[in-house]
Amino acid sequence: MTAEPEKYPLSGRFLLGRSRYVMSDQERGIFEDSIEQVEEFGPSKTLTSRGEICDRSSILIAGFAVRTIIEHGRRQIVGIQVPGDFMDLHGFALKRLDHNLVTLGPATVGFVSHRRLAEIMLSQPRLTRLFWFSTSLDAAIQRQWTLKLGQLKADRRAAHFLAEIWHRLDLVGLGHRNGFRTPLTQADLADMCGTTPVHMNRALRSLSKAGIAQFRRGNVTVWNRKAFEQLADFNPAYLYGRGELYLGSAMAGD
Amino acid sequence: MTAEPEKYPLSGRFLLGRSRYVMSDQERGIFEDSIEQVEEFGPSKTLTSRGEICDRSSILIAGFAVRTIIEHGRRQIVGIQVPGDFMDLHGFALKRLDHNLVTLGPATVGFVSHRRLAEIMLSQPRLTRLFWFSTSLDAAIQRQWTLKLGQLKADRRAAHFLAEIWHRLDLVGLGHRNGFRTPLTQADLADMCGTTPVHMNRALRSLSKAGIAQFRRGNVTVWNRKAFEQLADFNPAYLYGRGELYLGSAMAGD
DNA sequence: CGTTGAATTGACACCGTTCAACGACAGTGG
DNA sequence: CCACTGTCGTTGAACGGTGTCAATTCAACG
Repeated sequence: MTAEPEKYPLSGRFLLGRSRYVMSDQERGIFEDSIEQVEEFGPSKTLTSRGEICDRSSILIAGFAVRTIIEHGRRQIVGIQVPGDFMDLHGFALKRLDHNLVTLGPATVGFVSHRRLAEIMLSQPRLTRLFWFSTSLDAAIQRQWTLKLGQLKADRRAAHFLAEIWHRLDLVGLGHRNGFRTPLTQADLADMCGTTPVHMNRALRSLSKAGIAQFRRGNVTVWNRKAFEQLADFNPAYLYGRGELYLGSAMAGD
Repeated sequence: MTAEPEKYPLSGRFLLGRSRYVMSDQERGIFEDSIEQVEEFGPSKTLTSRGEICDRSSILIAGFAVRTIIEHGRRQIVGIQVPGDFMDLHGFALKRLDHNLVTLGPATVGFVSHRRLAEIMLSQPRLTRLFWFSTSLDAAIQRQWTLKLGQLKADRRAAHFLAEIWHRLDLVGLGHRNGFRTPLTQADLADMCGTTPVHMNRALRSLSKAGIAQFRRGNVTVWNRKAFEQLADFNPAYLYGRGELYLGSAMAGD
């Protein structure tokens, strides 16, 4: 395991495991220094609200957060963030976000002002490109969510989202062998999968009855990872770690 | 209507209607000159395949294209492109795409090499930011697809996607009063909505029986736009034209 | 006028929603 | 230590949305 998180406690997990774009020490140093403020939040703290003007972006240092959109009283989770995610970097370009950003459990968050990002854009083209890559990666994940919501039934959707979270934790050095722990509830999972808590409960039950995985108050235990990922139709390529879409560690300049 | 498309026949519709970032004449000129090659394609021409290394990005000048992902023989349409869309700009960062890019009907496409884009990144920070905005906008659209797939039933999903396409055509100056024309089939719509052609047929039938809109071989006629967009749960804010999320035409620098 | 792809229809099984109620568990304060 | 409390999870039954298979009609075009 790489030592980035120890050397750079705030930014060390950013793009970790995404070998496409390895960050130089100098770049990590610049990024680390750009994090002007760090705060700890409790559960369900809204970091950014839909429509609010934002003049800084936030990186998740520890914990989990979700992107939510609420319409007609119904909440949809359109994204989940794990440590190392530069969560609302796209706010730098969009200025107002179309969704909310909410902590799930307790979370530590670092902030970078858009003024600072604008400076980086002028002086650090390679770092800029890394940032751009990061938002493109988020978009690739979003496409995958679209795909899975379109194609899978509720039980396999749930398996997919859980498999993704697990893999993303792996990438940033936070994975465990037999599963992982999140502050997710079954109701949260339902809001990710676009189904109801009742049905999500039955879906999870079918996973455990099949001897594949168990979900208990946020504790995910996977008994058979292969069967689990197969059922989930999970292929990690879209996360752009090492794999099919991997290209090598050089900056593929052109 | 703005005259951009006449002055800049290749790039003139790029970000048109997105007043957040108005492009200067100089910037449009640079972009227009960067389009080194223009080609016309017939229907169902694959422009880029999943996993293929790409060293150029393509802008849609005329016609329609879709992003597709095929898994286990089933096709999901994860995005649709209208004229003016810089379709695989994210390929500049990702280098290999996780999806295919396919023309729908006949289409005219312009190509910009990644070498050229890398030069622009070094010399044109503002234009770079416009490009970044463009990919962030794609991501916002993708989030909306996630949302609607999660929350709506098939008939309303279809209405939403059609409402979106109509509005995007409006933004780039290609809208009509009572509807629009696309090369979409009911089967394509089904692949967007994550349902079957049979069910999509019934969903569209229910729209026309309700006196709201009609879909006939790609010809969309909307009898009651207000009822249509209400049924679709369509709020164009996420397209970042003028509206709730709009901020003004100045480059919000920081 | 026959061919082809697209759209349409019916019957039936299954997935998912809804409503309503109950059970399990962790944290709190007496 | 126990009772209380609220959140989370679990269950059943009725109903409506969606998938599937198979057959048919329709529109466009050479």
